[in-house]
Amino acid sequence: MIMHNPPHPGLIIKELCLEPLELTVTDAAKALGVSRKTLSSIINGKSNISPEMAVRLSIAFSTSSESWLNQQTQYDLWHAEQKRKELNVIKLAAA
Amino acid sequence: MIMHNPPHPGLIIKELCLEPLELTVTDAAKALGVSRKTLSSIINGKSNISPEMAVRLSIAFSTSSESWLNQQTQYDLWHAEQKRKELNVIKLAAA
DNA sequence: CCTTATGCTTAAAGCTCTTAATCATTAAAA
DNA sequence: TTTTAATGATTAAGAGCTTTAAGCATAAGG
Repeated sequence: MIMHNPPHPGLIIKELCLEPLELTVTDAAKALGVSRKTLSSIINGKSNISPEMAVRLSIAFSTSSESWLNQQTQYDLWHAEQKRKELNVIKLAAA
Repeated sequence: MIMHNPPHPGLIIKELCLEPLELTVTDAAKALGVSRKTLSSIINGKSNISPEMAVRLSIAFSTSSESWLNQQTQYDLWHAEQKRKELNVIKLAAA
């Protein structure tokens, strides 16, 4: 049951990882081993968290890669669910 | 904690959805509203379950789209974790 | 023999993820 | 005020994924 519009995972990175440590996007990107553009795009909601990026985040911030990718999944799913009624699918099994 | 090699979600579609209903790939693809090739590739582990496909599966088989996409996430993550040590990431926060 | 189902290949379009280089703006420091 | 650092954005590019259509060869069944 997904009812609310989940925030983009990039917002979580900014608020829960960068700001508490007073990290700049530039420095965090260096630590993560990605370009500044890549991290900037994610933080500003323009790109998604890839599986590899989830592992990078888990190393840098001592979290679980699963939590990062699950957040992305919830975000993706919410948007996919918005188009549920537009999909022309025939029900094959009853509820 | 992910320790085992999770099966590709396509295997689950085949074993838990198609076979119990004695559905052919061709017929299931028609019901899902995708090409035969698309479903065949997923079932044979060549393609992944997209968010939209998760919603299609949830409609056709009266399941939750979340469960389908979570299976894909676990699969993706397991493979990304295999390369954890190859990623050049600097730890920024302690465990 | 003919039909059906299947997996595979080719070719193509569209999208995502990533990089490097560049530019304009903002904010802080000297 | 001038200079430097950080940021968000754009452009250009390559690699890969998802999807489609069309076609081919194989296997199974009537």
